[in-house]
Amino acid sequence: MGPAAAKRLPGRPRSDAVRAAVLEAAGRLLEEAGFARLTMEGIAARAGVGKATLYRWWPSKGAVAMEAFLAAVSPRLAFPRTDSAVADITTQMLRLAAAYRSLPGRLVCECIALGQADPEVRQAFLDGYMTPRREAAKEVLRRGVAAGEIRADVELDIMVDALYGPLFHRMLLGHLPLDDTFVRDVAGLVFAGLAPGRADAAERP
Amino acid sequence: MGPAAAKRLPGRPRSDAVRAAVLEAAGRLLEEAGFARLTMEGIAARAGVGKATLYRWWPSKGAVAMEAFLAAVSPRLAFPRTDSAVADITTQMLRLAAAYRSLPGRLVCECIALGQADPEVRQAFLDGYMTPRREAAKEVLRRGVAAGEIRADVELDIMVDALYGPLFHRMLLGHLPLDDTFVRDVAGLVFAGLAPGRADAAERP
Amino acid sequence: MGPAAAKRLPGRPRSDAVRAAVLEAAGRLLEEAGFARLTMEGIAARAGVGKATLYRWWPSKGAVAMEAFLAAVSPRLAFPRTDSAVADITTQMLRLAAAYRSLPGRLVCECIALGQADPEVRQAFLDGYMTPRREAAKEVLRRGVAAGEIRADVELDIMVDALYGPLFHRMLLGHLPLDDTFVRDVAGLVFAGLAPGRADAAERP
Amino acid sequence: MGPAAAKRLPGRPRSDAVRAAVLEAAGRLLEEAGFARLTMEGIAARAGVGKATLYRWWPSKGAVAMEAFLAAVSPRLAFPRTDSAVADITTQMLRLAAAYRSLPGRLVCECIALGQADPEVRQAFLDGYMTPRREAAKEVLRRGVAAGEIRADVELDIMVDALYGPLFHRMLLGHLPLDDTFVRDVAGLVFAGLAPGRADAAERP
DNA sequence: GGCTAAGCGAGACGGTACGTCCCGTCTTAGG
DNA sequence: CCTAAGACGGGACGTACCGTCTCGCTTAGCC
Repeated sequence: MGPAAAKRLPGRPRSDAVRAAVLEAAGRLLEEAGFARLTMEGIAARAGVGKATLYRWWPSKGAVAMEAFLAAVSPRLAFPRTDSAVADITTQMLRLAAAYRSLPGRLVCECIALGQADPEVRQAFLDGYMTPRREAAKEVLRRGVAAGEIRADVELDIMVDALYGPLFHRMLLGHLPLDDTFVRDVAGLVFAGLAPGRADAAERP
Repeated sequence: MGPAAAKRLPGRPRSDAVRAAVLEAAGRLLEEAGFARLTMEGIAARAGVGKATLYRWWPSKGAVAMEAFLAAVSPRLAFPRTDSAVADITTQMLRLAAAYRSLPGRLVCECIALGQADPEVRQAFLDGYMTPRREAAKEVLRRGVAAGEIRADVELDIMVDALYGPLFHRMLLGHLPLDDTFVRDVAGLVFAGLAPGRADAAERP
Repeated sequence: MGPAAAKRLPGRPRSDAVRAAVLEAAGRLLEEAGFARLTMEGIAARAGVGKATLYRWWPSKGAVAMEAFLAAVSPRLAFPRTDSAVADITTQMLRLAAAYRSLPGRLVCECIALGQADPEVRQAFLDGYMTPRREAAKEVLRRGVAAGEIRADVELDIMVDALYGPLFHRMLLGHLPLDDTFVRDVAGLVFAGLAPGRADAAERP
Repeated sequence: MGPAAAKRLPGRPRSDAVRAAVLEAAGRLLEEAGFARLTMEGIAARAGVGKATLYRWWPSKGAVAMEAFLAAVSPRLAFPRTDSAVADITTQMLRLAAAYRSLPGRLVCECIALGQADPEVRQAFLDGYMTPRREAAKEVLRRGVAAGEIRADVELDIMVDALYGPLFHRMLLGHLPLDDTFVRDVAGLVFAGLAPGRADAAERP
């Protein structure tokens, strides 16, 4: 069997138009009312689709919402690229904070909230949203390490969490504003800790 | 007005037994099934209380859940106190991570998730849980600043977010384990950045 | 304790207005569209009632329909009363046939059809509709027996089935019209068989 | 045009195996669960047939059920034949009652119930089941009339309804048992009314 | 001690959304 | 053109909770 084995199942094939209509409808409703007011019936009605069709392809409204979210946001992944990885990350963090200050931030927050109750939704969010963005950031950081801007003895995942964790924290808790000063201070602080020649202080405080 | 102003309303006074029974019931149900499966009817039934009584004193199930959560966790606020503020914070972060690895962590996550949909719940969580803990941490950090362990030119709130944000991030996303190594590395990294004499590098990377 | 013991159950008492509204709505819908197009949702909507309330008090739409039918038709039970029981029964059979030629007949047919699938509905129809009418007919027949018009050696229930069975048969099957000639012929035939002094011929033909 | 005109339509011819499988499946399901739980999807699945095929050849599930019923019961039409038409009819009524006391009776009842909501089903039942059996009974009664056993001035259809109507009545209503005593009493009663020389009493009671 | 007023349990009520089942139609590929 | 498979829009099902509303009964302070 070649690469096209098991090509055709019997019966009418799944309609892509339906998939698109559902994600489109769910996306709009999510923007309009948030996840709490999202209903499977509402999605079905807006998409002009039977409820059974919804449940045929998505196990829960969380799954629809997550897929709609991912379909809406996936293409954007731009990092700037200058000589300084530190500057590139900082710039991107500022852009991210700017974006998260309005609707996309609310959606990301709701996705994370959603994942607390449903492990599959959480995984889908990680795979479809967080992981690619983390990988992109790690790539930049790797450049910084190679260029000697950043210490080589800290795991990249820890750098990413240290840099971005505080942003998500403020966004999710809302205890203090997610403004540029905050972003710059966090970046400054962490990159100071990541500067080469500080390993002694860093490892055993 | 004296201290006893508006003291006695006519009619039967509110029963504290009811309040206690409700919070107890809600707490247990929260532990057993999580917020998603918590219902007002379930709380009422478990507490042996009329639904109307619930709605008389709490506006929503989020409010009951938050109050039950706060009643269950509030008393614990211990920080160690040694000569080193850096060590004290690090030790407390390790304890926190240990606690958050099981049920309390799940509850905190659900509270944060809950707050995404309901500003009042978010505020109650901040006031009743996060703010006191942040203040305690800031007090320790202030000691460190006074002792010259920690730079004086970074806002305490930013330190707190930089230290604890990554922990919450891992807990909420679950992309990587919240283990002691991670906690130590984050603390080391941030405290390295907070070490005095690095202001130049930190502020403008 | 007197006969009114266990008088008050706790909780809000059942609303009779609801019961009345439901039966009224079900009755109208039954007239308009027949049982096949009757739906619980339709009844609830028309009655301005929640579906849960419907299911709280009636186990199925058959039960609602039957109760609505009985509420609508129950009060009518008139038999004429002359010197001749045979004439009285015949007159009543003619009236019944006349009534059954239009809507009430269709409703009775649907009730009987309904009972084929649901024993409780069948029993409710028997108790609420058929049995009282059969008893009334048997009372008249008893008068006829006492007056010597009718043989005493045949069970009253058999007389009733012999007289009315053919009417229901034509109504349910619709193979031939339920007209006055038919009714008169059946009555004539059966009452001829019921005339005293024919016991020999009747019992062993 | 010869006898083979319009013989071959283009395309694949209708499969008789499909028809048989459908009626077989519908018959079994009808026996197992009754008409109320019969579904087109169930028939299709059990018969290994596409739903579209079902709808191509039968307009409704009532139609399938009726055809399945007729296919299952049609061949039996035996009346005994002795010198006495009255005895023959009575014997056959006893056999019929015996048969109707179990599954065939339930099926006939469901067919009649089914016909209340669907005129085409009713007509199919009359044409395929009732009318042939009535004609057979009328033939026997005609013999009785010719032999002088039975009055000649009563329509045969009325005799049939008077004899069989009460049986169906008891079967459909279930108010009293359909036992041999009942059958014999009804037959005796009606045949007494049908005995020659009683025209006076019968026609004007 | 009786009165007034609220708290309280119970649970009925009008609703909304759930997730399932089946309807009758359609779109595939294959015979 | 028939067929099996099965996706599709639609609609009703029966259930679970929502938040509100009556009930009868406490449980208090005040006259």
